[in-house]
Amino acid sequence: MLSEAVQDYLKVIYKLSRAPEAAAMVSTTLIAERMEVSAASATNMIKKLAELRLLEHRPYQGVELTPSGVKMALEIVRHHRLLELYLRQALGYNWDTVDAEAERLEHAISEDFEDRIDEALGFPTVGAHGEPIPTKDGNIAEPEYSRLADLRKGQRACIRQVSDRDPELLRYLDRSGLVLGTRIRISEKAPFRGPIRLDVFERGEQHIGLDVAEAIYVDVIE
Amino acid sequence: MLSEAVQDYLKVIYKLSRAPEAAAMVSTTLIAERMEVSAASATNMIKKLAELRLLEHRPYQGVELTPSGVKMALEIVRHHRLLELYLRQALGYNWDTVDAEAERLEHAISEDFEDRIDEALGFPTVGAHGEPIPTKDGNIAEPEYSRLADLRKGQRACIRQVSDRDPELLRYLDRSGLVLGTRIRISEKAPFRGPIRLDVFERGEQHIGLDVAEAIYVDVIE
DNA sequence: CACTTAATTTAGCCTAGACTAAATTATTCA
DNA sequence: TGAATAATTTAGTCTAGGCTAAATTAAGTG
Repeated sequence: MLSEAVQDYLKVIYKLSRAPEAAAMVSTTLIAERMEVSAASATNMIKKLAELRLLEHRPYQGVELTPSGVKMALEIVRHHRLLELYLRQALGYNWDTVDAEAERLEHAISEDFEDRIDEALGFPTVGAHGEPIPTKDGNIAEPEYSRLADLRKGQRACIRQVSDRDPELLRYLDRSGLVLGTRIRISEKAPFRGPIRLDVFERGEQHIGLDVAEAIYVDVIE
Repeated sequence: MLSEAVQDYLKVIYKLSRAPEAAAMVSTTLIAERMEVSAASATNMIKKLAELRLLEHRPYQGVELTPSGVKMALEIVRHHRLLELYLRQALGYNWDTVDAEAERLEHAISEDFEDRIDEALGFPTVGAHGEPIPTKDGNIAEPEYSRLADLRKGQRACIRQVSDRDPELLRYLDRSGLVLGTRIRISEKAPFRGPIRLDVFERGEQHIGLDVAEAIYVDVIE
């Protein structure tokens, strides 16, 4: 059984390697930042993970998960996303609070527990923020959403996923009606990274900043 | 926040001090046994807990929780018992498996989580094996049940609590219909710690050994 | 190309909580 | 009372995973 620390590093490295703007290898500094530890501590753990053949370490260059590292990471991500969704659906959590709670629970649950909440949720394929949930055998869908920020004036779209990085942002989206499944239309887009005006289906008009729009992923409606 | 290890020790010490045959002080060896660590490790932790004023340590004599130690222990016990019940009621666990799962989860849940499952369960007062659940402010009912083993021939009783120490025993009780709320009558009691014959309400007759009868607590029906 | 700076690694240290072996204390029994 | 035994504590190690300070490497600039 992998330690909690090892699991946390794997998850963080996996997410960093899959981020939209990610480079080929993930840097020590990035990992250290996300884990909120010193760079030296990150280096130590990287060496350990390399020993365990969970990643390849090119010194001074960065790190890349091996297939078995990816598999482990996906198991952890699966736990996390199922938990988040369960907290939301079964216990009434809001989507800005599920991450922190799932973060701690994910290390404590058994396979049996995972199976039971999976079933209780009806074998869901996406999580509380629209992220795909890896399957038990280590597959994960790679949806091709557009960033709301990249749409042009007049385009219509349906919100499919939001970044879960900032709980404050999630609360803001919730208040603004920008939740999963919401239909919107770009009614105005200011130049120079200016704000975007949206028609929110059945809710009227919203002005959002580009940072917000970059955290929202949508399906464009033709 | 107390570490997991500290929490586990507190819980074990609390339970040992409340056990039916418990002495005034709890011995190092007993603690070490229950924690499945060496006696030396237990001594170390005892010194730490004494530093923290969670217990009094009389060297070579034993250990007794202070009021604040008891309070902490009760919080942990509350978490544990609410979790066990939730696993049973909401996720369909059997009573022989809830302990192990709750054991790991109890360190991971927040106060918020506790409140939510408490509410989802309808603010229960007894756990999955009939144990009283401590209240949030640190009170615990001390029910006065009789041991089934102590009843005399002809007495009727209702099963109120069972020992959760041995999952195997719990499975046996389940198969035998000896669950919480079951009505029974002692139809025969063999001498010299011999077996007991029971009329189990709506289930016919059972013969159980005295060890089993000692793990079952009942309300006598006049 | 040499120099500066930023990123990374190394070296050495710390803490929690385990362990074993040895020393100490308590208890029991002749 | 004294010896044997059982329980407990002390002393000294170990491991995981943090940390800081110092050394090294890579990258960019005049």
